[in-house]
Amino acid sequence: MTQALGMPRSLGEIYGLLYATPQPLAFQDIVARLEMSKGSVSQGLRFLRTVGAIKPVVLAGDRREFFEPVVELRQLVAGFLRERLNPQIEIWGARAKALKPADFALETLSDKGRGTLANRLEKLKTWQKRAGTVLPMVSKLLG
Amino acid sequence: MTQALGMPRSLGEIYGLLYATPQPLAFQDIVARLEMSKGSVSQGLRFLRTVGAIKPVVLAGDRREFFEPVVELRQLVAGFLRERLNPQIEIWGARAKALKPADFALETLSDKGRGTLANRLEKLKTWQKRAGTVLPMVSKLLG
DNA sequence: CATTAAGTTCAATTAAAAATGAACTGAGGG
DNA sequence: CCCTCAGTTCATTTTTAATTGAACTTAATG
Repeated sequence: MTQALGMPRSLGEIYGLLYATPQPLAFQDIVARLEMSKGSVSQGLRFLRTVGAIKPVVLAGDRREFFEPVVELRQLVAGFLRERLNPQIEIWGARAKALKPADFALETLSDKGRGTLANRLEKLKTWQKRAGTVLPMVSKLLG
Repeated sequence: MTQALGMPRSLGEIYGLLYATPQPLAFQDIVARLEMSKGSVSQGLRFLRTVGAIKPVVLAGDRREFFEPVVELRQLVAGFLRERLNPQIEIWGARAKALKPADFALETLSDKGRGTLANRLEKLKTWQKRAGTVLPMVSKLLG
């Protein structure tokens, strides 16, 4: 699944291990169990944390940090939308807004062509608005 | 956007060119305009077609096939969900169903651990069902 | 404070994905 | 029928992304 959404496989492996393990695991446990480099695990955990797919657990009397999976689908999806999709939509929307009809070679076009382009330019701008309202709804639908 | 969703940049370029051009374009137009190889354009167009992001247009008296963009966000999203996400969810769901408690080293676990695992295993199965009902709703929301 | 264990960073390497391009197929047109 | 044009296929190359690993921080411990 992570790969289908354009994220590294290692993320899926780490999350999967945490999911399949009833106790929280420490950094080193993951490195050992997945035979993965510390670097990958470090970056993987960081991303999973920012996305809200895992949560840190402190165990008394242990210096290490432990992790357990967030098992609510709603939160996983919300995190993905927030951290991955939304930023791109922002960028995309900003660019769409900056586009002016003059950015196209309008002089060379028929009236009909100009109309079509103007239409599409408008549509582009509504897309972003629509995304902005729909994405939060999706998160809620899964709650 | 296409890259954020784990698809090649070239797809975005082709769709973008079609979107920014009021007339339908032929295969060769795209190759020329994007300075892209025939191979890439061929594969790109094929994917965009299966996803329903473009539609073929036949112009009378011209042997070539022309394309124009599908500009309805709803259809674009629906196509992505159908062609990219759903297949993965199917696979994932099938695997989840095939998992048995015995696939985990249950003997080595406390009762609490066993309970947690059984819970998660159940949850995994509900995820797929939920996805199956929510994805179509998403498509409709955008309509 | 020195030491050691825990985790991070990032340049270099490796692996994966995408783009290329040449050889191929197949449909019209002459 | 043969030739040309339109597009496809796929092995190779190129590009991009992910992984590694060694050097570096940071913080707890004796």
